[in-house]
Amino acid sequence: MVRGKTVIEKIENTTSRQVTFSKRKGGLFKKARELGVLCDAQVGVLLFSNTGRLYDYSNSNSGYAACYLHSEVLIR
Amino acid sequence: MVRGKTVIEKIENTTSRQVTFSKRKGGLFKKARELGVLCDAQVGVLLFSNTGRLYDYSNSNSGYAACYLHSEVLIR
DNA sequence: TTTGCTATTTATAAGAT
DNA sequence: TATCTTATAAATAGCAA
Repeated sequence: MVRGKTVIEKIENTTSRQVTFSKRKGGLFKKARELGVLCDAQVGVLLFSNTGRLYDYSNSNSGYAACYLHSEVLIR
Repeated sequence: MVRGKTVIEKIENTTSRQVTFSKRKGGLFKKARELGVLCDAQVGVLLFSNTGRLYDYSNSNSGYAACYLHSEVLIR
């Protein structure tokens, strides 16, 4: 497992790309949550997958509305 | 360095909290960038520090506008 | 506020299920 | 597709500047 340094470039294999997306999405949201708690900060993260699906994380009270607005702009 | 497991709770010491914010902000943005490239996804991250400063990362063409809108909602 | 150092903790790629 | 495992790459806490 983990044979060498991961090169940061688009993963061409569809299955591998989706698995990596799922795993790293979890990692990114976890890091976001930790930063919010440790440093008492407001955090918002939005992700649009290759397949057009939206995922978000926010520790803000108005997180949902914020992410909704954010997404409206991004998908234009 | 790194004496034990990091407990995820607010860092009370102001200096330590700010140093950790700066470091983890860099880590979070790096992870966001990597996810965007590896998985061909659109990513947007917003951070409001304890001191009221805004930081953002986005690989979207409309990232700036998106983050601006996002911030308008968050700070209400 | 950010960065270099570096011992440790974490994240995660690949495989298998 | 979403886990579980586990060897290895990567992030980072505490100091110092």
